[in-house]
Amino acid sequence: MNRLSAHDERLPLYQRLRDDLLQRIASGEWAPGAAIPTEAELTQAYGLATGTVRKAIDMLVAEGVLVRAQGKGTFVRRPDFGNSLFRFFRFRSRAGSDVRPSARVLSRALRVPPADVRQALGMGDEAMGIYLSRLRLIDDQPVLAEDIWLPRERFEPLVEIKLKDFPDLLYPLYETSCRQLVASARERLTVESAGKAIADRLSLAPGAPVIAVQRLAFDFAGTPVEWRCTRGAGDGFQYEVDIR
Amino acid sequence: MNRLSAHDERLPLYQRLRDDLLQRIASGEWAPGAAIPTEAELTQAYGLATGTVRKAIDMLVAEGVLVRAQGKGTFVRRPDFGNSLFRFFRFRSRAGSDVRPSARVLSRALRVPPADVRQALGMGDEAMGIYLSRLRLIDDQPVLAEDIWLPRERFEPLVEIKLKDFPDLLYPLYETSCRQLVASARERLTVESAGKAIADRLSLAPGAPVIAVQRLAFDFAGTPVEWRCTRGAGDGFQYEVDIR
DNA sequence: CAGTGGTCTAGACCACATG
DNA sequence: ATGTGGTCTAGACCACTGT
Repeated sequence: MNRLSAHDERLPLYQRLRDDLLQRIASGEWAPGAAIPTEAELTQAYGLATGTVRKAIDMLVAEGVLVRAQGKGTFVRRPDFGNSLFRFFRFRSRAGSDVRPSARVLSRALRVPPADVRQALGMGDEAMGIYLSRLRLIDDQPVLAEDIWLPRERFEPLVEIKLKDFPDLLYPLYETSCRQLVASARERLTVESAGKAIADRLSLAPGAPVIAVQRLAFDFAGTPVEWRCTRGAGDGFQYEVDIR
Repeated sequence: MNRLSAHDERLPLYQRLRDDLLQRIASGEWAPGAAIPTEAELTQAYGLATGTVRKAIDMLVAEGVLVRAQGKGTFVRRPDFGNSLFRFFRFRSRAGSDVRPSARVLSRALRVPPADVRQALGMGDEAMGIYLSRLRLIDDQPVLAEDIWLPRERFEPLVEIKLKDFPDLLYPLYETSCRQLVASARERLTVESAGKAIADRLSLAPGAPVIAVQRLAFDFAGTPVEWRCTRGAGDGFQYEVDIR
């Protein structure tokens, strides 16, 4: 006898357990960084064999939702925004180590987003969005220009924050102020020639190669929560992938 | 009692079995597309439990080395060079479907490769390489320029082939002529402005944005076998990734 | 039908982390 | 010493494929 919701009897038990655990994580029952019940407790609670429970957890580990720690437990993964969601642009200090640029919010607006953004975020035709224009700098030199759209409904608290009080990293702010967790993202990379507006913002020669990274960020449930487009000089840009 | 080579007693059995299977695949005992022994046969031959054998196979499936087919067997994966190793540049015909450009080998040379290529390929300071300069075209318009380096030792048969007889896809040729299998690759992407040489080869304006993809291809054993740099117009270039 | 991989069980024992 | 995840066993039964 098990206690899995019967949302689809045909699915394997480990699959249904995985879905159930993911739903409980998405619902906030276990916060990022917190431990989920032990394998023994889960086998008890759901009335399954250890191998089945392990397989469900294996899947969530492979998906990057959970992390195991031998002898300690299994934990909801806290995405590290320092690197994993910041892959495309890398900057190095003069010393050679990686550097994270600081950020400055230039402006904020409340508007209905353009059609492509509304569609990407699954927003209705008249739903309000929050727009942020941001600059990222190293040693006070602008290196990246960002356009960000958020659905107002989920991010209302951001309307009140003073522009100068926005931190360098937005995702932790989303988490603490709006209880919105970014769990994954999809990025699309293209090359442009700098138009006048971008050339001005990034102190580039007009026509210089520019990399544009368009990112759609999702929560644990797979709902898109943020649309973002980041532009930077193509110069010095580098990206690496492994293919199998 | 099992029959695993004792190359490291401390490793888990499934790990050692995985290594052993991979070694047998790399040695050519089972060609790409061929079936490996059934799970039952492997449990017998190695004297292991089914779960342990399954875990070893699971790993190789996750690594893209094997594919399972329920009711049929488990097979050595034949990489499809049509898409998986050809991710960065996408071209669309006027009709809208994806198009694979044709290829023309412009020149071939036998030389000691530059130091960075030698190092990437793990070649000695005086080891000979085969250099190929290739152009890829759509409707007879050049769209990509490729520089390719191969260790001569492994690819001797290519020295004899007439330039006009090189096929569009090199990896199947490597497999049939030189028995060199490409199993995975690492690509590094950067942006350049077109210099005169590249601008000429690709019919671009000098200074136009160019994407350079530097690829290092590996066989099943993880040995680098090919170094390649592909350049194309930044215009219309697009790349998409999912991040977790 | 026989043979394959896919799912699942009910444990035992080991390695690691912590008090 | 206790509790955690990690490894491994020796099966049973199911679902799919091809004869």
